[in-house]
Amino acid sequence: MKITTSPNEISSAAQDYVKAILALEFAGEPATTSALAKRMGVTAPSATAMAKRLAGLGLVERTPYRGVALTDAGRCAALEVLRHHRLLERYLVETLGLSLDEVHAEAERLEHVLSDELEARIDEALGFPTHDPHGDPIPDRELQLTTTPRRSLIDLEPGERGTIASVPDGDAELLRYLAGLALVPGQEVELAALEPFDGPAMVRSSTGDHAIARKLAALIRIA
Amino acid sequence: MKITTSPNEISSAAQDYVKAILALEFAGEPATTSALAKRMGVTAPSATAMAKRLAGLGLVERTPYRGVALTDAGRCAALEVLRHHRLLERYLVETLGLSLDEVHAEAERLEHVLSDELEARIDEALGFPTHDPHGDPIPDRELQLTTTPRRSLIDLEPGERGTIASVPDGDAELLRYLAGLALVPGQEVELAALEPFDGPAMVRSSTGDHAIARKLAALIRIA
DNA sequence: TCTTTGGTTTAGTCATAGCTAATTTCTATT
DNA sequence: AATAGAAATTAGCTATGACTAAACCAAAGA
Repeated sequence: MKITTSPNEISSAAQDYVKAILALEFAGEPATTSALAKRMGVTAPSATAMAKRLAGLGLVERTPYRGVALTDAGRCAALEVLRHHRLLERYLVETLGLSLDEVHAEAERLEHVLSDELEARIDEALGFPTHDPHGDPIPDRELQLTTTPRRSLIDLEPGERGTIASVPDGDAELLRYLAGLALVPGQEVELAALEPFDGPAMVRSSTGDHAIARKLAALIRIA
Repeated sequence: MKITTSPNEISSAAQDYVKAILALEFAGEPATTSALAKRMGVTAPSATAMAKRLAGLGLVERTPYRGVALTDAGRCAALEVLRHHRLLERYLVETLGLSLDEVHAEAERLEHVLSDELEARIDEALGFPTHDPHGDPIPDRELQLTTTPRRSLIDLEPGERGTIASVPDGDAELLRYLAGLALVPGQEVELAALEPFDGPAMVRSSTGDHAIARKLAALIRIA
């Protein structure tokens, strides 16, 4: 049975793994077996086995006991999946009005069965969008990913204002919480204060003042 | 790895099989091993194996050497897939302007990863459509399928006019041919004549007169 | 009734992708 | 330098779903 979709003929599972490896690279963490296993919700031996398969496909460079690194082909495959994911998120939000916390899970399943043709049609219909609804950049047709270096909300000077550029993707609970505080891309915010003794960040949004964890504030990017 | 999507937890492959069995039932053909194998593009032993699996899942009643028949559960599963397929076709045509010949293949892949939630959202966004772009009925939320008995184009009296209700789904080449003759759902047509000696059907559409095979005319339904 | 033949099923493989249990390797600490 | 503990790997199993080759039924014709 074929589950694959891209011309490259790489399985859904393999796509998910390269995506996870890319995410680890973005996070600056080494793509070790255990890190991969954790991200994929799989046991270590399963991750080892897949790492070997990916190496066999030429998608990663594998050093036993050392982890894996994406090859150019692997990075392309991962960026392709990322492009699918983010385009789909945008598409679902625009055409169905899905909320920020719902889109991720849907796109997660659709991303593997999106043909190049349909990808292009969606891209066009949306006017070649550059960012997904969470504010993350969408790789372009050439898989070029433009990552604008941005400050976190936590890096604002107390009293400084800014516009939210992005919020973290993937955690629906968290996104519902943030939406409840009007902390979503496009919204104006002010870092009112950083409470002392490692206290929370006081954030002023259109709905008032809110105390949120510093760690969370660090995940919110400012334009 | 999970490929399944519905709460029932039935695999993409199983979904495709029950869909094929339903199609055979609609066509009035018995769902024998070879018929199934042919429709699925698979060898007979593969079809036998899947028939057993489906029986194990309670989706079909299997009589060895006799073929299979859908149980109520199996029919529901199949109708659910059909609903996904036809809703998606409608969705893609409305939001992206895909053409009749393109949608089928896309929906074919997407139908297996559509969540109930997303299905409901699409249904709502489209205004609870009753028919897909080819004119085939979409099972409703209760999986009720309203099949209006319709005459074929071939059954019109020579000189009689009518509006095309549906054209066959699935064959992209054919659909491009029909679209080129303006023989698509909603279009007015007249059966100008049936050429003698088993000759073609002369069909008058908005683009003029066209000679098409009788077999093909029999597949075009009139409202 | 017997036999032929086509359709069906069994038997045995393969690939993917997951698992547990056992083993091996690396690393950090004594 | 030796060794304990964490991380990684191997070994061996499971399930799905496809395949070929071989065996087996069943409906029809002699």
